[in-house]
Parts: sequence; C-alpha cells; structure tokens
Amino acid sequence: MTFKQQLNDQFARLGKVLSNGRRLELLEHLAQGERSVDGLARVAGLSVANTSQHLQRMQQAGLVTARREGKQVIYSIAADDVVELLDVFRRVGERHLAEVRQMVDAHLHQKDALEPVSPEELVERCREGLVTLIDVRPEEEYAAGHIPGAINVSVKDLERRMADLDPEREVIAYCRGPYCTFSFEAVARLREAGFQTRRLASGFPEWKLAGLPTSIDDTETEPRTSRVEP
Amino acid sequence: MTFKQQLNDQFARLGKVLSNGRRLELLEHLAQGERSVDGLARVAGLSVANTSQHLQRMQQAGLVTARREGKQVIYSIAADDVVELLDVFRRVGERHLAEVRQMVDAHLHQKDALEPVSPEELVERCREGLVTLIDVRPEEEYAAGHIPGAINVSVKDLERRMADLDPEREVIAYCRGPYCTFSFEAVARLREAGFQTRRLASGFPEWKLAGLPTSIDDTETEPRTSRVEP
DNA sequence: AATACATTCAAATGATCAATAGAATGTGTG
DNA sequence: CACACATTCTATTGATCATTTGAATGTATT
Repeated sequence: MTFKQQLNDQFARLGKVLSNGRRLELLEHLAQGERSVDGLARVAGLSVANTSQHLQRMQQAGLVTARREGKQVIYSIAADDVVELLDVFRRVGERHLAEVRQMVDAHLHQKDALEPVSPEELVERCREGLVTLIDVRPEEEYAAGHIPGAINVSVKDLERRMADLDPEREVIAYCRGPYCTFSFEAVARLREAGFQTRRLASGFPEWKLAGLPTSIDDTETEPRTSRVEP
Repeated sequence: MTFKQQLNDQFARLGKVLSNGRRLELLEHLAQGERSVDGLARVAGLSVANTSQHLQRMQQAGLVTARREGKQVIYSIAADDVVELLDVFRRVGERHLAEVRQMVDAHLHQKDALEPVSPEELVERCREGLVTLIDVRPEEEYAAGHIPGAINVSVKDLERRMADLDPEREVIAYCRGPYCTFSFEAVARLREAGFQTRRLASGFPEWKLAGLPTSIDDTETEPRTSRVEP
C-alpha cells in the first residue's frame, strides 16, 4: 500500500459518509441551522438511535460539530465549505445522473415554467420594494436564520395566511434549497389562487454561503465583505 | 419512501462512487488527460479487470465517459465540474480529516517550508521571464496537456537533465495536483543540488479548471474568457 | 438522592461492495 | 478465416455498512 493509496483512502472516507441518502438529508437540514438530535430525527423521519449514529459518523469525518446544551446535544454544520461541497455535489449529480433529471422533471413538474429567480435579481427586486418575499420553511428554521425582509409563511399555514398577502405585488418564495419541494408547492398553490409568483432558484443555505445578508429574529447582520478563495 | 428520500438516495450514489480510494486515484489520473483502460491500470497499479469495473461504475454515475479507438477503450473525465468536485472534495477532506493532515504533514515533510507558488504569482513570474517552469509528470501526461512554456522533466529523468537547467534562474515545479508527490520530490532534489526551487500550490488539472491557458504539444490555446459562477 | 429525559452504546441481521480469477466478447491484423 | 489483443462479464469470497432493538450513560429537575 503506497502513500498515495493511503491518502486516497482517507479522502474516500468522505465519500463513504456522503454515500447515504439519509445522511445527505440530515446535512441539508443542518444547513438550515443547528438542531438537536431528536429535532433532526423528527424532521428526517428517522429513529433517534439511527439519527445519532449517522450524526456521529459525520462528526468523525469533520462535516458536523456537536455541543451539549442542557440535556440536549446540538449538532451543526462544521464549516461553510461543507455547504459548498453539498452544493457541488448536487450540481454534478443533477447534471450527470440521468435518474435524478428524470425524477426531478417528473415530480417538480414544469420546473422551467416556474421561472426561478436568481439571487441577484431578488436583491434588485427587493431594493425596488415591489415584491413580497416569503420563507416557506417551518418556523424553527426561519427563526434560525432567514433572508432580510422575508416573512415566514410555512407551507402548512399558506392557505390560512394567503389573505395577508398583497395581490398586487409579485410573491417570491424560497425554502431549503434547489431540491426542497416547499417552494414549488407554495408557488403552485399561490398561482392557483391568482398570485403572480416565482421561486428563488436556490435556498437559504446557498444564499448565506454566497455571503449575502441574513437576519436572525429580525436582527439584521452585515454581509461578509469578501469571499475567501482558498 | 418519500420523494425527498428517493432523490437523496440518487445523490448518495455519487457519494458511493467517490467512496473508494482506487476510484479517486483513477479520477486524479483522468484529470491529467484521457487514457486507455490498461494505461490506467498500469499507472494505478491495479489489475485490468478491476480497473475496468471501477471505470464502469464511474461511467454509470456520469463522472467519466468512454469511447472506442481501435481495439482500445479510451476513458476521460465527463465534464469540468467533476474536476471541481474532486477539488472541493479534497479541500474539505484536508481541512476536516485529522488523519489526512497528519499523513500529509508527516510525508510531505515541511510542506510550508517549500513555500508553494500561487497560480497568480506563477503567471506574473512567467511574464517577467525570470523562472524556469518544469512539468515533472510522466511524458504521456505532459503530452496530453501542460502549462505553456513548461518543459517536461519527469522525476525519473531529473538527475540526468538537471545539467540543462540554468542555475541562475529560479525553478518552479508542478505535477498532478496538491497531493501528488512528484513536485515535492523534485523540489527537494533540486534544492539539494543547489537550485532555488519552489512548487506550484496546485497541479495541472486545477490550472486548467481555472481557465488559464494550456498547451498541447506546443500548440498554445487561448484561455477561457471568463469563469462562470453558478 | 431519585426520577425523567436525551443521547449514546452494543449486538445482531440482512444487504451491498471490493477484489480476484477465469471465461467470454468484440475488434483489428495476418 | 483464424489469431492476438483489449476489454468486459460471471461467479465467488471476505469485508463493511444500515438499521433495529434494548440496555447504558449522562444531565437536569424534583
């Protein structure tokens, strides 16, 4: 076993950790913000023991970190580059895995017809003040961080709170990321109700990764001054 | 099994493909340029049958493509984003896998002492014409593509061809990438021989990915006009 | 100190995968 | 058409992993 082989085996460990759909799902949820073990287990629909084991594997690989808070253990993404990795991963996957394309096209019907909005365009539109920006993730994730100016209308509450939205303004919805179905669903339902609606092409983690400003409980933070290129 | 789970399972297939050290090594070699099955088997030190199977798995995942040429089958990287993926992968791995850090530090002794040169600095130095740039990869890989102005001095031939190098000019060496040991070895040996020498921080695939100019058999190509940020 | 709770550990089962060797396929050459 | 050659296929073995279950650990509360 040469040095080169040993080194590549180490990198392969990272691949092993990313080789399980449940773990990828947990990572996606963690990219929204930190969470406790049973919080994650609930949103991912897994047993607590199973979730714990997956989290430990990811911790060993350095993808997530854990800290104790009272009787709970709170996990979070270890660093920004993990979100970046997740992003490249899905980008390559989408482009190359025929099954993914097919599945995405079939399920997120007329993806192109929904005309996604780019982050740049969203910034522009928000500045103009002509759009209503809604965060359709669950309340907890909104509280852990969201795009400034966005109001939290989770998909569950959408029907109920639709009356609060101004029918004259375009509504832009965003959620967890490009493969989260919340914003697709929200756009579809709002359009049925007669709203002019589009969805943000990416989600909150991508927004944050790009160094754009975020808010936590209405306390706005400054955008990062510059992007570090390693 | 929900739609989200099925989708993540598809992405996990990508992880599975990247979860084997041998495959990562094959990908690294393919990032240098296209190669036949037994060519790859030889450089990676694997059996032909084994190499073939690994390549087929990667092809299924859309990471590499194959074409027939005479009685040989030539494999190559499917798209640039695969090199990018490999890059992020190793970057995250290096930062987070304690074992990797330790292994790299131990083996590539005094990594910092070798003061790697950034691509930007290299471009500048080349323009000034004050350095000798050497490509220390095997001849085949040099032929498949290299940095303009670089001369091919494979590590094997280094001792023999050292006399051809101008002792007054700084020598900068590059190889397959940040974890290829060729350039480390070359720098070490050249320093022993009294040359002022440094290594390029990355390798040829990273150079090409960044859109910097490359040559094939002394036919220089234009650099890409701009980098697309998704 | 005793209890309740969140998380982790340990063991067991079924499934998937890497690697090897030998046979089979398909392609160019004499 | 037969031969040599590169690659792929098939079958097998040993190893690793996901998941479940029940017990054990560690932390706060009463």
